[in-house]
Amino acid sequence: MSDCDGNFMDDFSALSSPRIREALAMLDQNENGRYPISETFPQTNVSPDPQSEQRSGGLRDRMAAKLGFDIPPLEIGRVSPSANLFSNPILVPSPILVISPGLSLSPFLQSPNMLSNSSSQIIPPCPLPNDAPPETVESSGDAHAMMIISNNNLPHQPIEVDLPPQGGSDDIPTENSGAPLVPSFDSEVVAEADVMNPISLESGSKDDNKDREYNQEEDKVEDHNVVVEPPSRKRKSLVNIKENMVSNIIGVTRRNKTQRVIIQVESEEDHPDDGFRWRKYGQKVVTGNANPRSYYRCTYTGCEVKKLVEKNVDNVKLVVATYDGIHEHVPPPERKSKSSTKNQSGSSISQDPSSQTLGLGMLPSSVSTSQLLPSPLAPQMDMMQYYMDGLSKLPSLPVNQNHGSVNRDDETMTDRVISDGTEVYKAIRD
DNA sequence: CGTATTTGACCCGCGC
DNA sequence: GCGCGGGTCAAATACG
Repeated sequence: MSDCDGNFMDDFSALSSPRIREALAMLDQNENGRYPISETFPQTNVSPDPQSEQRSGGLRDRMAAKLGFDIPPLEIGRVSPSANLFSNPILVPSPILVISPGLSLSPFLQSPNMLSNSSSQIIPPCPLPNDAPPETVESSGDAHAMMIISNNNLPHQPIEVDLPPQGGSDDIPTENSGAPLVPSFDSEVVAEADVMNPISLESGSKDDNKDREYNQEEDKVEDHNVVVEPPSRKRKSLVNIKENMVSNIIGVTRRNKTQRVIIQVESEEDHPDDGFRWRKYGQKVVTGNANPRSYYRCTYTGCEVKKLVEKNVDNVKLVVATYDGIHEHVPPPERKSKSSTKNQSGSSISQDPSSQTLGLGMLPSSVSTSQLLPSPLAPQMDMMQYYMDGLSKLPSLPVNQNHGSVNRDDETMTDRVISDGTEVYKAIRD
């Protein structure tokens, strides 16, 4: 990629649709040269704001007129429960991004480009100070997922979105390249449960207290979009995710230089499809959850991404999937195999957008998402790309693009804050 | 027959 | 140092 060599627009033009580019251009105009998304809208509280909605509506209309298609209203109604997340002192209000049904989440999982790569573009090639607070990206939605992206223990690192690339670190950092990687990514595993459900924190616990202290301290230096990752060394079970919490969560954390994405999806299936092929290599019942946790490994050659899937202890319809690592490849094409015929049983392959799947990476790179999704969702899909593009300020979109480029830059990820749709709308509006 | 799943055993890190 | 629990391995089994 060319994140750091200044070829943003090259990638952009190659990977983005005109509409998306146009929308991004609008964002650019809005940003006043700085952080159009995250910086412009530090307020991440997702509680419905009538005025905001009204303004957003107007904006939506304008955007619709501008882009030439109807922009569906953001679905934030069900996000409200997640407000608990942000009311918890441990967490700072974070943006919520609604991912509507049918929207592909593969950008987050597949890629380097959507997450890690985005970071590579916004992170100065030089090592960042380790005193930046973790950042969190969260999205929640009526449909499927809420996302949390955080830097474990990383102090706030001002993401210079518009910072001119330096050193051409866009190159995939490899051991040979010696490209500077984001430091301190060997931070401990984040306590996902803490991130995802602060309510579940058990007060009185020594660890929790420590975590809370840590978080509070970190909160002092960050004003938004931050979830302070407690320095927990041991991964905590997700079983504490309560039903009254956000129903859909994606968390992205870092674990020893790998990215961890946590998704909670409402699904009847034990193993919601995400477009990638997985091979189950283990299953275990973990404490606190009668539902066994399944361990999957990406079957793609060379891909070491792992996936843990378990059902919410309180609501079996909620499936929590933890992706450990980032796919360095595009989702495999649909197979005419048994896997593809086992959709109803929760197999790893499902290309049916209407099925209860995450729809992760299911979209052929050469096909517009609009073509694959039910029409009502098509605009949302485009908007998803739009959001993601605007949010990450990425010139490239790994998903639905046929470049098939591989970005192995897991370590350059910044876990950049991604604003929720509301914030994006605000950004657009402004 | 090839591939995927199951499942008990084992390893290892963490907390006490 | 020990026990617990999470994660992984690998042989057996199932399936198409």
